[in-house]
Amino acid sequence: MPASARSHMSQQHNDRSAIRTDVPDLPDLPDATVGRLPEYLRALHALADAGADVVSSEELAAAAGVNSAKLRKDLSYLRSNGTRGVGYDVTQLIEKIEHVLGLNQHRAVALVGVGNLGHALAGYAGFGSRGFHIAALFDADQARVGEWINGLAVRHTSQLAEVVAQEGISIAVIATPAHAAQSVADALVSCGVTSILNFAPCVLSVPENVDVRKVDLAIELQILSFHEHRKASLTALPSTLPSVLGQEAVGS
Amino acid sequence: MPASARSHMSQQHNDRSAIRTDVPDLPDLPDATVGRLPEYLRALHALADAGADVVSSEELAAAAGVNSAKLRKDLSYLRSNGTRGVGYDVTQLIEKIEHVLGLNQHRAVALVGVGNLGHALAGYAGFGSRGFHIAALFDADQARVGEWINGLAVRHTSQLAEVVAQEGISIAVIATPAHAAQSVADALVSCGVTSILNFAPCVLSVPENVDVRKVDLAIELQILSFHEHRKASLTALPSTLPSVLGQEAVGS
DNA sequence: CGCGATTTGTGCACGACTTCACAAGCGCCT
DNA sequence: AGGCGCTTGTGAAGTCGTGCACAAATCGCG
Repeated sequence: MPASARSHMSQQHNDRSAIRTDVPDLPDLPDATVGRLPEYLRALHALADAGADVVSSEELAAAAGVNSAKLRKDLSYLRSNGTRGVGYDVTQLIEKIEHVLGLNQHRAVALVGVGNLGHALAGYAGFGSRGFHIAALFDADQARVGEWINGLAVRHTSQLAEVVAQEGISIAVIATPAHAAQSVADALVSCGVTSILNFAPCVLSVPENVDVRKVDLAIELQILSFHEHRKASLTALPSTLPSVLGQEAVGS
Repeated sequence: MPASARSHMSQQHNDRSAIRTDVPDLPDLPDATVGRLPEYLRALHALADAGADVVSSEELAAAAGVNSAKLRKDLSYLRSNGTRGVGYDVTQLIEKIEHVLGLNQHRAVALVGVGNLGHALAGYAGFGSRGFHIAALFDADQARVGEWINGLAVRHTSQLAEVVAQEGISIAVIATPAHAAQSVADALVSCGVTSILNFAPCVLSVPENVDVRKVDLAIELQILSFHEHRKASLTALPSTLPSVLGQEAVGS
């Protein structure tokens, strides 16, 4: 849902003047599709670990929690090479998706703000296995600088430019308090960072060539709260209460 | 994006047979709107703290990072009472949104999985100020049981049913490893929990009356990686590089 | 008291995404 | 070789969401 994402797609409709990628010419994926590819990828890895060689769109869709038609359409954007009557080759599909997402190279990520949340993120093992590694930690608080987390030293934010350049970092995670987030973002942008994952509960202003995605825990809870509220209202006078009927997968 | 959310809306088109809420009859908000209300709320609180009494849709939209027409349309669903020529009354609007989201009552939340991430979430102060408080912590690991975090003791998951009933919990957060998430979800559901925020990288199967929202850090990064990949391809032969032109707010 | 400036609320058209339904293709079995 | 069952890939219809553009409403001021 990043509004920023739209800008890229809109400005090159169909002119294939700028094709000289190793990628066979990515055919302008819809935003919604890009948002689901990682989910497919995760499901595929799980299937591969379980020893599957091929999957049908039906199976994979179930594993990823989506409609199978949607899945097929999504994959068709990648010049998908499933074979009719059989399904998709798991390892081949994994490679294709990883390629499209640019996950071949392990991308270096900077993490700014080593508070409660930042600390946890720094220690999160899941990154490495999914195409990323945290290459540097920063904090504005001198008291935290020098601390070692998971084999990485916390540096002061004043060293940001230097380290980002040195490590070739283009993606950063902001896990600072809200009031510090904008200035951190500005600093990151001026260092050449072009993608930001923001955990601070605030809106960031960035140049249009920079992508921002936001994760706000309180917002997620508030959305759930709404549905909870709604459900509470409806159960006030239930005609037939369908307490525990069907187990049914719901998507992300 | 929660596929589960759709089910509620679809089954009551326009029959207002079941209106007896304290809410003047919530007029079936679109999903997309519900997803933005919390953002508006946060922006409004910020404005209120800054001493604003009224806001125009333009101002508030900017603060929330959205289009002003969209904002107005969203608010119109809430029987919005802005005054033309003036704007919206800040405190009044805050109360209305909080009411619609069901945030009047501080909702009790259970947190399952006190590992790296769970620990951070338990210590996150932002919840309390946003309408929630964590009422109980659980972990399956006996070694962690008994630990005190932020004034709350970690309990063993076997006590889940008991505590959830006692505290009147209907929302839970899953911060366990992926392999444990489904069984935790099952346990939560059978305790009566009807909303789950899932941080584990996996798809959960739940009955259709249960809402699940998912947050996956690796997925967010992979989406950014895609855009990064894309940008790298485009900058290969740039006509004019618009490095730092306009600062421009981008949305959630 | 009326006028102009301002801002909300919304009809409408457009675009994006989803879903259905089915033709096209592939492999297996006889 | 041919037919049959299965699964992909995709046209087309339907649904949802967005954003423009403007009428309606309110305030302040002369």
